[in-house]
Amino acid sequence: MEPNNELENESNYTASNYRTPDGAPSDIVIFTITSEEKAPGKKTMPARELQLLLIRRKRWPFEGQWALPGGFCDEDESVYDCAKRELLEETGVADVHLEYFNVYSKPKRDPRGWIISHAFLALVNERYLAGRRAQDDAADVRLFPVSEALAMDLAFDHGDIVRDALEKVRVKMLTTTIAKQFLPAEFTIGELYQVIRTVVPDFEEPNFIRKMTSTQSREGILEPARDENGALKRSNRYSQRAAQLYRFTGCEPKLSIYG
Amino acid sequence: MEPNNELENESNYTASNYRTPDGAPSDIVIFTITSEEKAPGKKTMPARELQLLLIRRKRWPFEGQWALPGGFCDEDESVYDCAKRELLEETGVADVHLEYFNVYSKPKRDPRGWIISHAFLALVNERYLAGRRAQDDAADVRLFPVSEALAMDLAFDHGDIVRDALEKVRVKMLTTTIAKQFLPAEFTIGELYQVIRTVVPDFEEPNFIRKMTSTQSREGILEPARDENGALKRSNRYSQRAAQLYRFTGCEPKLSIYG
DNA sequence: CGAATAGTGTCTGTGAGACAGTATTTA
DNA sequence: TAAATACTGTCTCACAGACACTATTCG
Repeated sequence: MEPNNELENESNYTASNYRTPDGAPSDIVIFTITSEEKAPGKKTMPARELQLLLIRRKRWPFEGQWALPGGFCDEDESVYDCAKRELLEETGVADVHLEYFNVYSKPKRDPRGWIISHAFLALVNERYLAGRRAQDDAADVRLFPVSEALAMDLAFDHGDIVRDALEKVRVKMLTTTIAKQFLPAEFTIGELYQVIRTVVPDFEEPNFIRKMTSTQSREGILEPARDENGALKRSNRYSQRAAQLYRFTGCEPKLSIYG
Repeated sequence: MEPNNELENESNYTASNYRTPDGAPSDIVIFTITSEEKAPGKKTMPARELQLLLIRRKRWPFEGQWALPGGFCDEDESVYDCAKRELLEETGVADVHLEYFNVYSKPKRDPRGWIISHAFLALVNERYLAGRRAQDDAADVRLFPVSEALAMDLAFDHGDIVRDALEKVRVKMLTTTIAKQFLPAEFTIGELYQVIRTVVPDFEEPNFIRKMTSTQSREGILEPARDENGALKRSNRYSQRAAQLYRFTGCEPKLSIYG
């Protein structure tokens, strides 16, 4: 358990003679779903796309290459707090879904030395990134469609991190209610379906409405939205015929392969 | 992204003036299921219990207290390789299920300094720990029932780590086929049920046999064991009436809350 | 009217769940 | 023969899946 015998007791604990890490950054894969009106002015469902935020490095190593936002951890903060701080600094947003998912510690992964990186994924509703988008292509901070990001040659092992993050968010999209991160508090079944499909293109459920609305089959994940008088709330922001609005109930189902 | 401006380019990269971590250990929560014959000589199902392995610390800090096995990572290995190495050193076993699950980085969690710990969980079949058990209570390495371990005052934040690991292994027990780590290659439905219940006491399925054997309902997670001639294999090691043996097929089901 | 989205009617099959009953071997 | 484990028969109900059909509003 001990790195050396110098650490045998408190009195002779000075500094380790052993090699210690040169840094422990938190890196963040920030996902968002952009939506764009296909036919402006017409009531039609928007085109949605899963995007992630990258920054262009200003310094050695990998100067000029795109990388994940992130930064080094301080002694007086946890890696989670570090990620939260960096997220605020990079994107100006707080109070978004932020979740640790893996550590990257392969030797020589960083030419600056022995650096162990902690990877987080953040799910940010596009409305929080509104200001950011204006800068667009010219800037050193920019959103990329995931398909595009996967094909890029990113700094460090950030390509691996992005792939792992994508895999993770796809699994969680189907097994938890994180879809809510990309939706308003009240939404239609059609919107929910579109969001799921944006993240997990393989997810195909004809009759999705039927399944989500049939009695207690979905174990009460969703509930119809109602106004103060208890009347059902409907919306026609994306459709001709008004659609029932739903909200997540807050209960997370427990999944099992055995029953 | 940079900790300081000293790192601006390769030529003037020497050593950081900034504080860097004092160590990055891997700690391992080693679970096993012990089984003990209730009535020796009688053909009856054994009593099973979920246990985990702890070591008693020989040095400051937390001298004399029980802690998770683990050790400091070297620069030329990943945290996973470090965990694997420590697992071999502590228990003498290799080729067991070993899985990273979380990082612990709360400031001041370790009185020796700024130490970020990477926690793994290992699932070890009790037959691999056979030698270890002989030493038993007197030794500095010993198995504890999880209920007992949870009530102990462990070194560092290892109590938190154990709780998180238990939560994790319970979820995975129901959503993946890791039950196979605690079972022989061929087993009866009764054994499988017992193993699941040992890890997740809340799991109650009267009619478990029915569910697991009814047509393709379990999507082919299990298949009946057959000998060279294709005849079904049965066992009566734990029962009077011989029971059908099964094996995991290797296919992991994909779960979804949406359909 | 046609396009676009939202839903419903209806049928078929199959699994979940309950629970009592039967089967096989051992002490 | 009683105990212990391993199944099986049978019934009911609900949902999954398919797919065509209706509903509502916009341009």
